[in-house]
Amino acid sequence: MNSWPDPGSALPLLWRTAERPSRGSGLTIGAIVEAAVLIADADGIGAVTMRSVAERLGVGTMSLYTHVPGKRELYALMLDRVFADAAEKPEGDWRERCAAIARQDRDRYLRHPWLLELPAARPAFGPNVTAKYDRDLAALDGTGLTAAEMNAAVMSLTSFVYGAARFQSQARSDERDGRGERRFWQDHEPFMHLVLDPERFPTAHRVAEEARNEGDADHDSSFEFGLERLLVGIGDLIGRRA
Amino acid sequence: MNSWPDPGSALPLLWRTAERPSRGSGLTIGAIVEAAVLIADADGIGAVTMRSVAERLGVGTMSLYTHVPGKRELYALMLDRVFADAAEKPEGDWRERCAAIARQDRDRYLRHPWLLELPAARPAFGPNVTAKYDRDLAALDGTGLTAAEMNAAVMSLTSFVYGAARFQSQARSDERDGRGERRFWQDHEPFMHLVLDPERFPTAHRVAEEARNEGDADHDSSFEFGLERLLVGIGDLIGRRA
DNA sequence: ACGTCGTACCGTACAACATACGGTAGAGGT
DNA sequence: ACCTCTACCGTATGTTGTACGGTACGACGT
Repeated sequence: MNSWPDPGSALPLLWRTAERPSRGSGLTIGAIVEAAVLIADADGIGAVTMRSVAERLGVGTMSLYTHVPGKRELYALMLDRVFADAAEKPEGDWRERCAAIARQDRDRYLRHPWLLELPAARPAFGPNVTAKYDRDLAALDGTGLTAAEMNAAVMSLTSFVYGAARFQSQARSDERDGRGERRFWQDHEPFMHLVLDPERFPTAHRVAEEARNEGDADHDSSFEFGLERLLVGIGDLIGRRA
Repeated sequence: MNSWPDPGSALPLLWRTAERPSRGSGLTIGAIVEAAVLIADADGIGAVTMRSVAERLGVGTMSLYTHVPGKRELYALMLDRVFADAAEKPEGDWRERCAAIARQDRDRYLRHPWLLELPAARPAFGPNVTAKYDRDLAALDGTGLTAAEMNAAVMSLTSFVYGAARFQSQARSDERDGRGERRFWQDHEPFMHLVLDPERFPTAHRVAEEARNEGDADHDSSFEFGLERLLVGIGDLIGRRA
């Protein structure tokens, strides 16, 4: 259940080349996808069931299947839909462009955390996904990198952003559900003599002590730290090409 | 359903401070976790059901609940179990240590792809998870970074590795299921005039052309590319501290 | 205006899931 | 020999995606 549908079944829907007409109910692909996205934003991807989507549209469950072959195709449509915000190209030099894209991607993941539950790689090239891919590559255009290097650099940034967003998003939803940092350490209390054993785990013990005094870095600054390091590393390669 | 159990319910199991005795069936926490891991390795996390685990152990489904409060706790136990390979510390300078850890983490994700479906952040500090955290920090010890910087650097590497592994793992399982690269582009064929439209998506069009001639970079070299860039970036910071 | 047909829409049914609940039988203590 | 505790399990419930077989409505030919 955790893979994309065949592009063959998703692409005609993504590009709307096989849209079925609506009769009296106003049911269209667009309406179904919109309802699904709203539900997912509000209550998570787990709340997106064929029943819940149909109910929100005031329609029988099985009616959805007239317009969408199944749930996987609905997921593919939802993904392409929320990438609509990646239309216009960012300004500045390659570094600013990459940073802007990374931050926008991170923000999109935080706005639609269910994106992180979907398969990560190779979604079908719908209109908005294609536009985003084009924009990502354009950010590195004119740097003297080869096509393969551009692809690898985009992939590296994408991987980092994906991972970082996943950690931050989970922390955020944990916090919302009362399973936050405080609760986490409270529950650990009876086991801290095992976890912070200075014999067994000396570095963790010491760093935990020091971090307690320094104050913890939050996810935002941790993201900026990693993004900065990665861009410095890519800049090093670009500099060596010139 | 997609969150960790309360650490309060997982920790006694993780540290085996509340193990129930087995009667005639040989049922223990360890046996249950081992069976679950084997099923997940073979057929994915989706195949790990209370029924399938019980069946593999020759035991009634509900008997598992004597030893494990629920499925979430089982997930937490599975995670800690496969981190047992992170015991010994890697050799070399900080750079080699970090690279070795990153590669080992990536390999673990590829060996146990279901790890990527579990929540990413803040698993309960079981014995092996704690050991891994200690080892990660130790890799950056003696570099002159502050505790907060060490944490951020570990987090950055972890995020990148997690994301990269997620992409690579999905590509691998897609390939295994006959949904590989070849099939992907075959299915796209009827839509390539839309996807590679040089008017709408000029950079994607050009890079796709060039990459066709250069040959595609695989996931392994893409991983090494990103790891190298990230380590160069971290090295830049360390150099500035000295 | 009327008959006919394609299909948008939907009610019911089924298999798979986690797990609540209430037993049962067998091991260990006295 | 008897009692008690609990490891083990059968059954039942609510939820999921979706297969299957209708039904009734919009459009079109005459």
